[in-house]
Amino acid sequence: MTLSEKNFAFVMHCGEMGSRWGFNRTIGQMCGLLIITKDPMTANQIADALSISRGNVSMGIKELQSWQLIKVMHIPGDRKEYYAPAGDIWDMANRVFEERKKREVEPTLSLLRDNLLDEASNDDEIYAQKQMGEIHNLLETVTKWSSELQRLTPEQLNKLMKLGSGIGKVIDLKDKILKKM
Amino acid sequence: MTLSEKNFAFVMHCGEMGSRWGFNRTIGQMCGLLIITKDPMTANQIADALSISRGNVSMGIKELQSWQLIKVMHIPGDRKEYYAPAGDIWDMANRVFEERKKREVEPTLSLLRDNLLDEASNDDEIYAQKQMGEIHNLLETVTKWSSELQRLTPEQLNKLMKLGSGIGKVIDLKDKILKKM
DNA sequence: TACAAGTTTCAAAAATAAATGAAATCTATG
DNA sequence: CATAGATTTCATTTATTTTTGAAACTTGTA
Repeated sequence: MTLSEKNFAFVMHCGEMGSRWGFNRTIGQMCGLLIITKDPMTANQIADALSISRGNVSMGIKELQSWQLIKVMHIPGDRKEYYAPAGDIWDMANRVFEERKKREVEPTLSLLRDNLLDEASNDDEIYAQKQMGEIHNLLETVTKWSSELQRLTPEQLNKLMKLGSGIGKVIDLKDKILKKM
Repeated sequence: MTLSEKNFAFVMHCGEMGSRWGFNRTIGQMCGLLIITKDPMTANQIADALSISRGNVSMGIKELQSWQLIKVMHIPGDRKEYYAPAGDIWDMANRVFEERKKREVEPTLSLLRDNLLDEASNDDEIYAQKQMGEIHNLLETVTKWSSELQRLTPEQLNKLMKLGSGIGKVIDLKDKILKKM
């Protein structure tokens, strides 16, 4: 079972992008491969398709499971484990988003909070705290908004988009309405 | 000029997070250091503060400039170059966001577009194209929304947030209004 | 234009991350 | 409960990324 040229190109691209999205090349490839492959695949099929070792696939699977991006499936009478994406593209994107927030925003927020609780003891610390406060605000804002957006379905988002109206306009509209109340 | 313990911890943390944000440890540290330091710094001051080589600083500066995150300043009668953040926290975050979009979303979109233009030549390709189409839609949606959000000032965002209203509510509101029109 | 202060470059070294594959472990079934 | 098929682990190897530092380069000044 060999990948077509186009499909192979896509899988390799997922590899390149993999590290950007928080995992390594191989894991990116595995993820891409499972997404474009209709039927669930065994670990050996994955290893063959990507020309990587069986052990590497095993580690990749563990990692993808920790991101909740893939699920295990079984075929009656077959002892092998089959893997498939856990949900549709939208679900997967949400998981990646959520997980990254947990890994890269939350630790920073907690460090900043700690830092901001302490009394600054000199000019350098006063300035630094001011800046850290700004970062803290930014991250809180981004976090809150992203969870609001994640709550919406792709349909809701697309619907809005197709109305040809930017969020800026929506907000203006809301402002006007609130003033009237 | 030594960093206080708190400030040092922050700078090191920026290093850890650096790679997540698209650059390496040292560059993350440099960025953090310049952000919490009131006065512009010379390359040598940066090298000393972080205990890294002068050459490394030079490369880091180049990279941070390519992200438009720092600017060069001069002090009359002093031949050295001084570096400072190019803008406030919000500006910098926007730049990073923008740059990452360029580096990690746009190449993918263009690959997907190419792939989707071709006629699928068998079942595997048909399914793969369906999935790629989904990813394409998702990325387009995310891209559009993020540029809408970036257009807003932090004040606008905060104001809205403080009204205690989620974007979901805003959208509902908009829907109702549109129906009346 | 020669010099010195400052900056950049880049080949080589060091550090880090990822992949391999053989051995250990797990597990369904006769 | 022994075994064969399957999966996981992890020490070692391999590949990649980052850092160093000496040499080359740039530039303002005497």
